[in-house]
Amino acid sequence: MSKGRPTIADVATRAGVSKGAVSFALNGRPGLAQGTVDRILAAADELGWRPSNRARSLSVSKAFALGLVITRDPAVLSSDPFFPAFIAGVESVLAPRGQALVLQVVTPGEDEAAGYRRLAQDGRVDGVFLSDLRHDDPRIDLLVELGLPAVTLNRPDTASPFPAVCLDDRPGTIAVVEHLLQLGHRKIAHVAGPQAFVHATARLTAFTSALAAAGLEPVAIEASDFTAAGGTEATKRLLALPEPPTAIFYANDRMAIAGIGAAHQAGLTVPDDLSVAGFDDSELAEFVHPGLTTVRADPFAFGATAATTLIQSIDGDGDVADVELPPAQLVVRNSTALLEEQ
Amino acid sequence: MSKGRPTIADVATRAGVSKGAVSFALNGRPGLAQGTVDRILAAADELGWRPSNRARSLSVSKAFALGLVITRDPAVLSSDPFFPAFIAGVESVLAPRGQALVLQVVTPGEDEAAGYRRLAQDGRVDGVFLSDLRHDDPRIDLLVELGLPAVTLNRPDTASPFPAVCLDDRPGTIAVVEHLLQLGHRKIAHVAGPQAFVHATARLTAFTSALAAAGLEPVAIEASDFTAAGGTEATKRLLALPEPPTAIFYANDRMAIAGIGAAHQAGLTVPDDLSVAGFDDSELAEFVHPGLTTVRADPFAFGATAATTLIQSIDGDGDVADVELPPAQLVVRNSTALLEEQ
DNA sequence: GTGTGCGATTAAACCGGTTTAAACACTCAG
DNA sequence: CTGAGTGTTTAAACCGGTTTAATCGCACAC
Repeated sequence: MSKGRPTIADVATRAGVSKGAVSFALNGRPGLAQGTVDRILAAADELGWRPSNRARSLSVSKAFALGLVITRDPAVLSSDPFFPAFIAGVESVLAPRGQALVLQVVTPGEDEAAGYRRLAQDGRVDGVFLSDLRHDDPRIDLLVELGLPAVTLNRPDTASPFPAVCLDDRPGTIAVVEHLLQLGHRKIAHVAGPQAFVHATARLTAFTSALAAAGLEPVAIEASDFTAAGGTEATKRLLALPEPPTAIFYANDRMAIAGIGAAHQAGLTVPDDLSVAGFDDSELAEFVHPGLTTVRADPFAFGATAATTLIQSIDGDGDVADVELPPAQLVVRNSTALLEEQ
Repeated sequence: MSKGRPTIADVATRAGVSKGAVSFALNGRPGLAQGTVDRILAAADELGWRPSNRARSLSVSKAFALGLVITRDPAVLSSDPFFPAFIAGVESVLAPRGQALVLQVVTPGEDEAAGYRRLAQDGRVDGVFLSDLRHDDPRIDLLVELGLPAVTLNRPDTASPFPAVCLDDRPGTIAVVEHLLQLGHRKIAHVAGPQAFVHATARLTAFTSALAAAGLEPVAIEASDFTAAGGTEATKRLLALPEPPTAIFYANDRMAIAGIGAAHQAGLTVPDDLSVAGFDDSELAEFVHPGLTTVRADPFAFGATAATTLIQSIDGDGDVADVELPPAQLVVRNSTALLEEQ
């Protein structure tokens, strides 16, 4: 009778061999006669047997799963274009390998370390993605202490035992600045993300150095937080300046789109009175009015690459090399225009 | 010496009892003397012992995890405001209970059923969330066949063995229509989502019946796909109509925001020439220009409720009752205005 | 004819918990 | 003094795989 799922023992009796032989055949271990292997595989097939992940997990001490801890306010997370695509990219690598992705969302106020601790102590995952990397990120030491393999998204500033998968934000940022300069803008401001994040500072420093290369200084730098509300506030402050910018480069699209709204609210027209550029090329960038000039990264590829790198670093013995992804590309739309002489 | 993590055997020898006793003490089983329980718990504490999830999973045949399969194109998923907040809500329930969330992203073209099959056959999860519920959703039969508990997000039209957690879209939709009517609009169109989804048809039918209650008919219904690109296209078609609408209700914010862009592109001003309303109250809705009138749901609460319901249905013996969430609320902003007489 | 070597196979231990049935200690009634 | 009854505790089986050490069969050399 069908007494639940078939086990390895069922396959063994059916094929007339021992449990161990079935295990060998399944895992392609040498030492079995080809005929026996075929017979076992056939028996397994007929029974529709698939090895139990739980049993395998216990005996080989692996979870066959990777973990992602997202430290983000739910409301803010909702409109983050990065993670969903990143996760899809991770999945594209994990699914064919029979691995799973375990997610953990932590609200910024809570104990972020607890998230990683739980993942590690429960043995839920074999490794984790370290996203939203910060300067002197305390999570690196934490993971070392927990003995949990990891891959960092972007390169930490201190030496790290983990491989890094990097997407250089500088070329895209520089392209934006050069684009604005070509349009005649000289008074350019930047609305930055929280400087604790390495990608936020990367964009900021690339911005200032690109301006410096043209012998210019930023008219203003507004510290913000990557949210639409933050973008609105920062924009208001910039427009209230005695000498307001003629162009603003935002560290992400959300702030940029909110910035366009704030500019309109202030009676300005984009791009006639103010040029605006963002970063991410999120879905809406193309469809808002005016179409947003921005920088297109590839979070899907980011996720896929990070997953393969992490798996290598878990399975492989030797050290895994860092990976550099192709840089993000400038996408010019209608939110940036020639500076009109006044 | 520290030979890896302590096991239940270590705790047992330390407390001077058997493995079984430790297990009893941990799980609060009756039959142990109080003193013994205290001694065991103390020993466990000193050793910093936490029971291995893997071992527990194997012996009790539970995964202590729930699954979510998202069938969505990565590019589209990126700007979906629902899932991130929903997931955060799920986590808020799972984390304190020591449960985990296993995610699976399936590209629409791929075999969606395979996603659920893998989750079930690998024994990764104890139950799944059935999101983006469709009419005559084939996944219900699939899950029955797989013997995997589930909770449906929204109520299926055919009888289902699974509890449903529902968020009624009709009150919010009706509120939008009444709001537009009060503003004097009579020529109102709807840009709908794919009618395979129950929430898409719910919004559409509520829209038409609310109009019918006022003795009106929709000036047009445009079938679309919840994407910004789709919203743009639908809007263009509506504005090209011989008798174009004076107000458009979109089935989600993304299409609405794209619709505002398309209207501007066509030389119209929102809300002067065209009123626009969306659905979701995504983060950007408040900050685009003009601020988007929309309907605010609470995906975080949705996730939290769905998780508790699913856990109940897994643990509990009896049937679990369906849950009805408080309906979404109309949020009036500046994208809707009094119809100007021409 | 015996020993050696090798490929194929298996029995049994192991991973770290849970659970069942049996054993144990102790009290109290007959 | 015996036996039943009660409250504690434990030994051992079990979950379903992997892995190691031992065994088996057989050809071959000496």
